[in-house]
Order: sequence, then C-alpha cells, then structure tokens
Amino acid sequence: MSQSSLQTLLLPARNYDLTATLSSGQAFRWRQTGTGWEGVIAGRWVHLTQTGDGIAAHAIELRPAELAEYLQTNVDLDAILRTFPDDAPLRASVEACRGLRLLRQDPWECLVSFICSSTKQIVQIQQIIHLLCARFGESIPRPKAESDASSDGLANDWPRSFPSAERLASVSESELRACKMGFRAPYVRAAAQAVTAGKLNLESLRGLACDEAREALVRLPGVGPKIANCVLLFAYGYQAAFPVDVWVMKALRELYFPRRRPTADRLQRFVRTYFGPNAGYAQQYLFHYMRTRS
DNA sequence: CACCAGGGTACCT
DNA sequence: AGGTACCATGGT
Repeated sequence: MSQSSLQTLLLPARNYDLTATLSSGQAFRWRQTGTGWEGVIAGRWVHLTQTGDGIAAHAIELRPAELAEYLQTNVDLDAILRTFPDDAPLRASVEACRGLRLLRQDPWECLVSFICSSTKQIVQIQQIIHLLCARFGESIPRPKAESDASSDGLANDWPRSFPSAERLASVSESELRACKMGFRAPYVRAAAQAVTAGKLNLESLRGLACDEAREALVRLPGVGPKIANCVLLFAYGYQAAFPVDVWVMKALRELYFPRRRPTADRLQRFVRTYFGPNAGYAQQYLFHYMRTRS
C-alpha cells in the first residue's frame, strides 16, 4: 500500500460511517484492512479509508464519478433522516449508527448475491460470493503489498471480477453447488440464462416505476418480494423499496406491533405508508440496529 | 446437539 | 387466503 503509482482522492462527505455501510449486509466482498477497507468498484480494485471530512480512496487508476456513485457520498443524509417518522425505534436505530448509507451497486452482482442470500448468514453469503468470483471471475490488478512477498495464498485469487451473466450461464449446476450455494444453484443459473438470452434486461429496469421493476425481477425463479426489494434498493436506488427479512420482521413485531399479530397484508400496508419516501433507508437502520445490539 | 440464518416454492387445508 | 415441509450448509 506504500506504492507511488497509487492515485489518491478525497470524496467529501459529512456524516459517513464507512465501516457501518460496508459491513451492513448490502455488499459481500469488502475486506477490512489495518487502516480501512479493500474491495472492487466498477471492476477496479480500491482501498477506502475514513477521514474526518469524507472518504479517502486509493486506486491504480481512479474514476471519481464511479466511486461517488457507488458510495453515494453526494447524497444529503441529514435530509433523508428528516423524512423518517419521529418514533422511539427509529431514533434509537439512527443513534446506533449515524452515518450508515445505502450503496448503489451493480444490478447483476446485487441480484446474484441476494439470490444466494436466502436463509444464509452474512458470513456465509460472503463465502459463496468469494468462491463464485475466485472460480469464475477474472483477475483484477492490485498493487503489491509488502505482506505479499512470497506466497500468502491470497494475492492470486483476490480480487477478481464478479463473473458476468454469460460466464455463469456457461457453468453447470454442480459447479455452482460446489460454491456452497446449495439449492440456490439452479436459481443463479436461471437468472444468468435469462439475462444472457435477453429475456431480462437489467439496464432497462432503470427507467421503470418501482412496482414494474419489481414485477420483472420476481419473474425469476428463486426471486420473491424480499430479494427483489433488496436489488431495487441496493442497486437501482428505489429508496421506497422495503425488504423484510427475519431481522426486520423481528423489529416490526417487537418495536411496532408488540402485542398484536398483524396479518402479512396489514404489515405490508403499514411499511408502505408509515416510513415515507425513504422507507428503504429506515429499513436499513432498523436492520443494522437489530443485528448489532448486544 | 438443537436452532437459526438479509427466502422461495409447492402443496396442503 | 393462511399454514407447513422442504430445499443446503455452516455459525452460534
């Protein structure tokens, strides 16, 4: 990391918690280093560190616009937080991790990642995605660290690009299962084939209304409302999308409906009307709060 | 060892 | 419409 060929860039951002953002179960291949985080943005290796007034980025060849887009450093977080309903659970959640942001990820990587996420813990999702990239991705240039000197075993298979839909469509189901994704393997294959065959155009979803984009995603086998909402929120930026996983369901039951048992339909209407235009942001704060408290 | 994990599907009353 | 078994695998 003391390489002179590295370029440095400061992305100004007030109120940005890099660690909370990169470890909050949105993206699955960031690695903590001594000073910050290492990962891949738009197919390029980057190293990120938290500074007093923003995020410092180091890369071999910097693309400032791509970094700012992915990290969403230019969004006014305080303005978003002001749209939240003023209630005790959200106050506690925001207090627990002020500066938590939503990322703006690549749709294909995000879709495959969350297809693999069902009833998996975040550490296991990270391992699945790592195996997928290590076996089917392409190598990405990274500056040689001092610790790489001989054979630390890590330098050669990391980082690698996230495998394209074309590449994954060419992989057998058993090869996918070998990445420990189990019964999700045929789902990943089907998504890769749908994208490769042009039956699903991920770029064309950008212009659609949120509900229409969700309909297109849910047509894929293995993709239901929860996974679709994750992709809508973490890749496309539909900030009203509200994924309900077991943690968020626990938050809704314990914090908002303590002694009633609302029907699924009632709950859905509640989250759609109560949390406002940035409901997805509120969801991420509740998720992080439930997962990290004691 | 039970129990659970950023779910979805098929099948059952 | 509302429950339930099942899917595969590893953490706690």
